[in-house]
Amino acid sequence: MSQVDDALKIIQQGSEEILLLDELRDKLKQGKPLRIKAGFDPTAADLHLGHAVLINKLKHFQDLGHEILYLIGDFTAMIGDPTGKSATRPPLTPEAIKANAISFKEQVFKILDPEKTQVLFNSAWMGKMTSADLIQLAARYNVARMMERDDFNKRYTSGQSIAIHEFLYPLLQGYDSVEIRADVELGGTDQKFNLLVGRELQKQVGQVPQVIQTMPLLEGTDGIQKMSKSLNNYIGICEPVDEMFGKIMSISDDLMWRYFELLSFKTEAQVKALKSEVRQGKNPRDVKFLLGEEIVERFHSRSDAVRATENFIKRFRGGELPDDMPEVDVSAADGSAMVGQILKSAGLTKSISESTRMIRQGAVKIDQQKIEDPKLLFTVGTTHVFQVGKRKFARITII
RNA sequence: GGAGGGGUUCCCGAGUGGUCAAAGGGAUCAGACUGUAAAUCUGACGGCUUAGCCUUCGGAGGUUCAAAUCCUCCCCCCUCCA
Repeated sequence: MSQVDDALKIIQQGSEEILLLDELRDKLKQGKPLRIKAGFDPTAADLHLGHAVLINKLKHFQDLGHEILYLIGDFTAMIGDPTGKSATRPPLTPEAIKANAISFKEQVFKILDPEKTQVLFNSAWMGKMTSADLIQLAARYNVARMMERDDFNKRYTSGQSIAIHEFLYPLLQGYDSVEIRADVELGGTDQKFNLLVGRELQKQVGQVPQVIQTMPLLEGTDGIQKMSKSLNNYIGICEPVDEMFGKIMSISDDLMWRYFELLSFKTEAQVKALKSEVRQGKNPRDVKFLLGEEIVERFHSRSDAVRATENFIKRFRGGELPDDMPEVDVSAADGSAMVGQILKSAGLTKSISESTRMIRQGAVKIDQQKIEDPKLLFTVGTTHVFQVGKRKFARITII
């Protein structure tokens, strides 16, 4: 009895909503390992900290002895993007999906125990579905129910288009639950509707409906919108050490607490203690160091975390150049090359025009010296450290 | 099938023949200030061999000295009617 309550406590930690809690309690009481489902669409190659929130929760379940069903929506991804607001994305090739799926798998095992995790691909059963099957599935739900979904509703009332296949998405996702007989499905709060469809479909075929658990959405580095690759406000879990640490350091102080809450394995009491230290005058930056170190350690290593902190302090407090910067060769056609071209070729700027702009704005340094002349020439055989803004560096040799 | 509205630079959105590389806002980037934080202020924000030139306003043609703006056809989206 108390064992169940203890488990529930861990499960509820940081979670937004569990429907229905009583059902979950009943399932736990049976003492069998539960089948915990979480799905991910391999539309991008990398997982980020937003995914990590969910995966951390899976980890909790795993540690409690439950069975993790890590579902990769390779079939769904093949159809294309259902959330139609952004321009139609070129449909992913099966090869790209496969590659993404593989890297997902590797990345998720930075948190989960590979021995105890089942990785499933929904193409395994979706691929076999006939059009007749699909129609039958579609017949099990109706438009009015679909329109209850907030984003559909908003789009409809504001006169934006909704493609028919977008209605299919919740159904397919729900059907996954039927197929794998999920006891619990985890998702972000924005997934609530889809998760509920799963319950509905399971009931219709006589399964005990899954409990659904939603996790809060992690805000991206901008502090406002949810972390996502397309908004370019994400911190990837496979990013290089310094990059990852730097991005964490650049989030606002307010957001830092949110990250502690959703990403850190520190206890509530520990976080509370940190908060009160800050209130008493401790520099929030130093607390952010702890956050950065914890996260870098989780996805890289302890020594990387320490090194990242040291680098950071050296570079930004001491104004030193970073230890490891890209070494780039830029070829000059006729014995010498102009700065603008060099910066572009080295990838520090997107175009020569941008180089020129950056120079005019005083953002370009060569060997730590600010330059002002966009026409500065560099001859073949010379090597200098080029810097654009605060973050972009390269040691460039003209060849 | 019919009627009407609409597609503008990353996003939203102004612009109805020249003064438009296109107002304004957002995002982004840079500079100042800092703790490479946030907030704030300033600036930039298509490309280039940069006092100039070239390519952009759903697509293809056309009218004109001159088109994002006018005409024709096509594609796509929305609303109402059937």
